[in-house]
Amino acid sequence: MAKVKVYSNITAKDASNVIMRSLAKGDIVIILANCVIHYEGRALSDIGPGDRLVIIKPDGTLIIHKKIKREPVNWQPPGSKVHTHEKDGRLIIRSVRHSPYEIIIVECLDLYLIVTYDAIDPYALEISGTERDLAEMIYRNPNVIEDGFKVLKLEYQTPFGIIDILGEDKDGKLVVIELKRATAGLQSVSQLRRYVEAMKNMTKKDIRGILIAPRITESALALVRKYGLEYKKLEPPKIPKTHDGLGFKSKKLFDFFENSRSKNV
Amino acid sequence: MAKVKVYSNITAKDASNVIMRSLAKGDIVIILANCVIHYEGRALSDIGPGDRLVIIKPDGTLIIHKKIKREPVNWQPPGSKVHTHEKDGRLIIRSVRHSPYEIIIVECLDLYLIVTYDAIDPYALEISGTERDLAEMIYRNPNVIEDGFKVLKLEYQTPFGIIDILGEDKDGKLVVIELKRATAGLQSVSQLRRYVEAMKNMTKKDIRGILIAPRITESALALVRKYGLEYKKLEPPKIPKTHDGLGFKSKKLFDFFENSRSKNV
DNA sequence: CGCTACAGGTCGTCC
DNA sequence: GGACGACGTGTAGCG
Repeated sequence: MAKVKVYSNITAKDASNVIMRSLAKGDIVIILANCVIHYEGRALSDIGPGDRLVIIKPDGTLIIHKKIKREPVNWQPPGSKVHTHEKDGRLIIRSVRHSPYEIIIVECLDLYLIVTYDAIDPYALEISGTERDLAEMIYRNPNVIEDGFKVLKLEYQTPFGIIDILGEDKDGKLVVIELKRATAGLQSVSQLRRYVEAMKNMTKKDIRGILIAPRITESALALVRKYGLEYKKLEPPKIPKTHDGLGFKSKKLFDFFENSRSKNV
Repeated sequence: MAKVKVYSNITAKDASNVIMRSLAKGDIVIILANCVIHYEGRALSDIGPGDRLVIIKPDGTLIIHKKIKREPVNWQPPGSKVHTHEKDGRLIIRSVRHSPYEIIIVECLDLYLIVTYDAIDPYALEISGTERDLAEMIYRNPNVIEDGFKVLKLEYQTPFGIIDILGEDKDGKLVVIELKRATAGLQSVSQLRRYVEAMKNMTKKDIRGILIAPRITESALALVRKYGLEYKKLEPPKIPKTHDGLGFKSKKLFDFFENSRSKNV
């Protein structure tokens, strides 16, 4: 079987058959067509006729692109059920999602091309420079926060949110740390404040809160000071991961934390 | 000129020429290939060989899809500069973004198909059920908030963020309203609190804060009460917009507000 | 399945 | 260009 098949000058009826069969086989289906699109679900949208690129993945994903922008004009997430049929000589693509109920109806006024693609893609993306990488760096060397800092718990759950790092300073005072991989804004400060308040409520002690980020906006820094919090500049490390066969990220460090889980602080 | 052209069994050299020429013409280019991808910029990523779908749009957008998921495995936003070339008989796609500097290098180990697409797509998406629709509904009928409620200002800027709706209740007390089109969570409450505190600071008066959303999580509601805020259940309306020629959303109502702008409350 | 927070988020808007 | 917040955000992780 060929990896790629191309169908041009195809009837709506044949197109429908090709699409349903290819998806059942596990192919990606690519459709170039002039179409109108109706969407109804969390919101409601319509768009008039235009030439668009329709992608249907074997996991149920539906993506419809205009000729500009990174974001699709309409879509359906993985797990959606797609069905095609012919109506008045036109190809209709219908995709339904449950929970929440959402439906897309694509009516193809002009069908330019259909391509089916038997893609094999075993590797996973290896990415570095995330918030997790920043957390791992701090775990390995807590001194990057400040001299004598100790990590007590990663992802500590409070009634009002999850603290990135709960630790204590050299004087044994509790420290709540909020990490940002990029610029920290007002929202990051509000988040940290919420956790600090939660911990104060629970422990009835004074708590330090430190916002860690490579940059912070002016007003966010002003708010940090207003709330009596602290800011420390720190960059997430970008280190190429070693490919371990199929590219699954090592979770050894965090697995260790999973096994030593404790709510006691 | 045909709207769609398909190239199979093409050399890397020819592929490179076709791609560059088609993009210059304003076409969308679709590439089916086995490739490895390197990305470096805000983060850093690599992925080993696999069959992927590469889309290059004439606005500079680059999108690379695996066979599952709605999100691309790698991408470059509009405005990026793409360049292709042949190296050791392989097609190399290189896309560079400035500010922030980011680069993607796609090395095609096996080139299955190239499609160029001269798409014409004049219509814009008409969408309803957004937060703005909720705001418009409240502006038209402030009583949906509560009896005697008056809107003073939409998008009121404080030093620590932008209030969705600033209004006053029947007793003339200032009311800060935060809108959510879907479920309100802890973050929404923190946001509202931040605005209320900002207004208290500025006016030295007591201020009411109301979170408006169709639903709220349990802990968010608990936090609303802890902070002395209020929650009111309200759904954003979903009304099909009338197509006004090219589908641009009417901004009449908000334009009115633009012209009556004032910082005085 | 609900809740929480991250994301190379992207995108629009205002300053 | 930076800051701010919405988004049909999507996605992962955890209870």
